[in-house]
Amino acid sequence: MSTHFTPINPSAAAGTERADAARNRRKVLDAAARLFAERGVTDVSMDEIAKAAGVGKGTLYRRFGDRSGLAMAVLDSHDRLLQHELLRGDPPLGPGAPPRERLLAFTDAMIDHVERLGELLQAVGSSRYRSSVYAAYHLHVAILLRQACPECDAPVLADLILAPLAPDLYRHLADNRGIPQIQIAAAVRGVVCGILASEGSPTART
Amino acid sequence: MSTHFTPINPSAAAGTERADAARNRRKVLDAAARLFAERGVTDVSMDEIAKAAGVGKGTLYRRFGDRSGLAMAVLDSHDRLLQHELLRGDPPLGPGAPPRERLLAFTDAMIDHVERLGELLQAVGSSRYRSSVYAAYHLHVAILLRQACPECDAPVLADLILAPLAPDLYRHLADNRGIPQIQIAAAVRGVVCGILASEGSPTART
DNA sequence: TCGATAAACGGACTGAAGTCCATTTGATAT
DNA sequence: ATATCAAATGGACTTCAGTCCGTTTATCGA
Repeated sequence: MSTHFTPINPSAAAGTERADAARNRRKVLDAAARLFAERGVTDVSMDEIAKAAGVGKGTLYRRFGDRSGLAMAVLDSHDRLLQHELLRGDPPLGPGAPPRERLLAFTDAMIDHVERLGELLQAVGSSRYRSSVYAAYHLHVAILLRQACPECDAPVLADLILAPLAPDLYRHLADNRGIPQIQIAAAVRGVVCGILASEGSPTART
Repeated sequence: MSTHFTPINPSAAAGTERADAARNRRKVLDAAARLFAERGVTDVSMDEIAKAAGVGKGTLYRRFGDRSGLAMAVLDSHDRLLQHELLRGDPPLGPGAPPRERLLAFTDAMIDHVERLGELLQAVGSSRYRSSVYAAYHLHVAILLRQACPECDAPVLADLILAPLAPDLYRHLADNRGIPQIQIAAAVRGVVCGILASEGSPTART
């Protein structure tokens, strides 16, 4: 019943991280990124990553919680980049363009993101929904939706817009059904337009 | 290089299944359904199921391939029921109603389905997309879409309509965000209406 | 510089998923 | 009825994710 340490992620969040801890974090992230790139995410075991990083397995788990957490951490830099584009980049992705254009630019960008990083995103799995990264994308979409149609249920619609970009579905469409990225992007744009067009107008409220 | 047996599912598909095999299939399915119901899907191990069914682990895996396959098999009867409603049930779910009404009835029914069976569906995971069950739902939606808007990209839009009904997302909305089923259903209806309203009309073709 | 102490470390350990294969058994042909 | 053999069986075995805990070390106050 004592003052326990922060269990999962004591890390960079608070800025205070012991020097050795920070060093090991980097070693693990670098090793993981390299191995994932070399041999595919699914074919690398946690032991291998620990070994390659020159670190014990306990360290790896203390730092990242589980496999999903490690995958998220490896994705982090990519997500930051995209977030930066959304908040400070040029229109239509960044601020300045009308919300509708920004939403369409966002889905396109997100599809690119999934196309490039799908394997890693799949490794994250459903804990993604509880991540702050997902929350950030969700917030972005919800704000744009509210601007574009003040009447609509923005918080829930935001999730529904993000849903088609789920890595599992995307990989299925791309890999198993052979549908090209452009066609998927076009369909998603169609859905977004549909939502914007119908919400607030005299459509069915069965 | 000899004539190998059907690896995963030699089963009921071809109708020819040895008597003992059929008996064991039932024993396993019954035991699994019971244990899942009693203690929650995620808290039951494959060994326990095999033990409870009075069957070796090898048998269980030969029959169902993996955990995901077993979950699908347990879901099978529920899916058959829903499929039956779609094909032969009363309107608006079954034939007879206009496609738009049928689509809306379908998403409502599907949300019910996920609400009741979400835990099992989550155990199926992403192999669901490769299942014949998913293919059937997909076909149903695609056909209705084509009827409702001949111009639209029905095959892809069908996946996008099914996406918000992904069990992981639904459970997140319901459990973590506390959004009631009715609100989710309403939002999904909104999306479907949007798609039907915008496709074929002079909307953006960026 | 030197303890004191909370945090970090690493690797042995546990438990569950999925594979393998020597043995048994149900179906079919004679 | 019985021989034959593909199919089915079961449990030991392997692999991997994740936990536990005794040991080491960075930090900080004196």
